[in-house]
Amino acid sequence: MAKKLVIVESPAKAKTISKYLGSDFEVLASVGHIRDLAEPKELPADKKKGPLGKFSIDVDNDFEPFYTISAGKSKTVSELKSALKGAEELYLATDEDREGEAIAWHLLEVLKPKVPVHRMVFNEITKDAIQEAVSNTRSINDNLVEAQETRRVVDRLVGYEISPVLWRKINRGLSAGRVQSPAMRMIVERERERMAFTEASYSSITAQLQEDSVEFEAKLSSIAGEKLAGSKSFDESGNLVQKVRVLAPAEAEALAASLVGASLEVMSVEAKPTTRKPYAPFTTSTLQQEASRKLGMSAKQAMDTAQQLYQEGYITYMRTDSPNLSQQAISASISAAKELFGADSVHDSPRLYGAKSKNAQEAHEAIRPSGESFKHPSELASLLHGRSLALYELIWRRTVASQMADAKLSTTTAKFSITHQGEELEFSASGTTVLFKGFLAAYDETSDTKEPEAKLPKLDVGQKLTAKEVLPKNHSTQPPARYTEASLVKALEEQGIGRPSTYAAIISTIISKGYVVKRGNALVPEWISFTVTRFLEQNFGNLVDYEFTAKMENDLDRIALGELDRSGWLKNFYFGDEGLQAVVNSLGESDPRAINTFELAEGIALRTGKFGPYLEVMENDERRIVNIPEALTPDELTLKRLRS
DNA sequence: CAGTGAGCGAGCTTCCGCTTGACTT
Repeated sequence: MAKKLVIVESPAKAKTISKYLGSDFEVLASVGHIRDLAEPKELPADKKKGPLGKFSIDVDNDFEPFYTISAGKSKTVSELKSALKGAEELYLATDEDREGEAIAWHLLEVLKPKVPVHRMVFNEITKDAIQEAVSNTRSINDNLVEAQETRRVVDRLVGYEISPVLWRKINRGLSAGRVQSPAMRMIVERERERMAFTEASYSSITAQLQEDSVEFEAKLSSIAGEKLAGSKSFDESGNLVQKVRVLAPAEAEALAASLVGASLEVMSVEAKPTTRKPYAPFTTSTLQQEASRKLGMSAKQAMDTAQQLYQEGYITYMRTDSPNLSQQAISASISAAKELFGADSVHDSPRLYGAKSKNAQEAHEAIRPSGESFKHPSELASLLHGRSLALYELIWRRTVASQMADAKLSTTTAKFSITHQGEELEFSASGTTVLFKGFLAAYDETSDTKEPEAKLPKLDVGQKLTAKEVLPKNHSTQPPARYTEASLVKALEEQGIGRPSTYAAIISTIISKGYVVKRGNALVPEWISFTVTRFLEQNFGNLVDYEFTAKMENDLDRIALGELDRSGWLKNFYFGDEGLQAVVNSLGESDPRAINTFELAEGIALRTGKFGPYLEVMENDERRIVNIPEALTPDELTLKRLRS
């Protein structure tokens, strides 16, 4: 009979840990949070009318929260309660981060244990680490719990204070939040840049050369000492930002034609050695990015597939912000690399990686194959298939590569010259060769890009080559690309907005609220998000500021250290002179027409009314209403406008 | 008398982060 009850967050983790602890211990899972702020509409009738009614937080009484057992969690809670009845000790082994500490505290509050309680923490799941953790327990860190509660309260205050403002001023059902609103704003800002972008055109000339049966291309780089324009020569308004020569299409065509059969002399050949380091092992964010780039998976698909691999015991936990590997994982990577790629493929000392995100909490390891020695993907070919196998292999490769040697490359640049029609023309060609593969043997970044890296033949200064073919090409500068799921997750992580468990959910939120649509891989803002973003920028600049979360995190850290007081901080945030409540109260009457109107161009305004978007066009002092299909997106409308 | 309309009150929408498994497509 088990005498000691251990509670962790994840059932899969419970199963593993149970093996390491023996029959004295019963290991159960809380399955995430068990309690949360009540929904105001579900408050008991007497509380609904009182100060709790708006937020389930008593803002006048030190922001005292009103918690309830989360929907669907009463069964888990009663199972935990009955397990506790037979136990002599309780170990709270939730994750060692802010949320985990809070879960432990909520468990205490709900279970009210009468036996000794220990807070047990570990950040890798190995027999040694677990046994060490069970004999080195501490007590709950109340400051850390307060920091979590502050985070939770801020999110409720922001979301439930500002969303109703949007209902009143713009349209029913809209939402705003600390995380979703900056995410939406990023997408809107990118679209604004695209709408304002003016393309510039320029032409280039490429000569096809051959030596030693190696064909390669050389590009015209300058004419009479003047450099030719490239994509970086123009700004977003299409203006030149460098002193360069811009070839017009006709000019390029004539010049190219006259160069066919010309003889180019090699002026210089320079080889530059470069090294490349392997990438850090996967975190949630980088896994989502690479699963998208290499396997074409959405953030949700990547997470669902990883979850399945985790639950079946193939990989470690998939929601993590730490790229750190345990000692055991480092050894496993090194031995896999040595066995498959040779002893010299391994870096001479273990490589350590630190989190790059400023708000990382690092409660878990990096995402890697589980176990003390990694199963090669081919061993799992009969057990896994399709997406699962592909994702496992990606994780396996990334992990093994992270302990391998730098790749050594050499980039050779050759310059050619010719005097043509009285002017000195310079061409240049470059090629890269891999001198030593190193980690590239396991994780080749370039293998999936379409064009293989160009190679150059051996060339000597003074040597002359004949241009067999000379081709002109017209180019135009491109507006900044729209965010994809993967690039948005990357940007959010860089700003410290959102957490590994929510990256995929943030995207679903702004899509399901109708703010953003996915077209192919691109995230495209709907008109309503222009309106909402502009409104938030004007009235709640603080909230949509990308720095907001980072600043909040800073203060939460100080609360966790006991340097700052929870209720004082919240009081200032909500009741301060420039606090949330003051801002909302000072909004006053605003012209709903103005808020809903987005000036597209002189005399053409877009309005996002309750019945969908439409255009108001002023023609000869007459107002004309033009309905537009809701599916239409900003850039399409711009094009359409130009056509009509 | 029947139809209209002003005025009022009630109910609905909403946040982020931690988990999995039960749903539907």
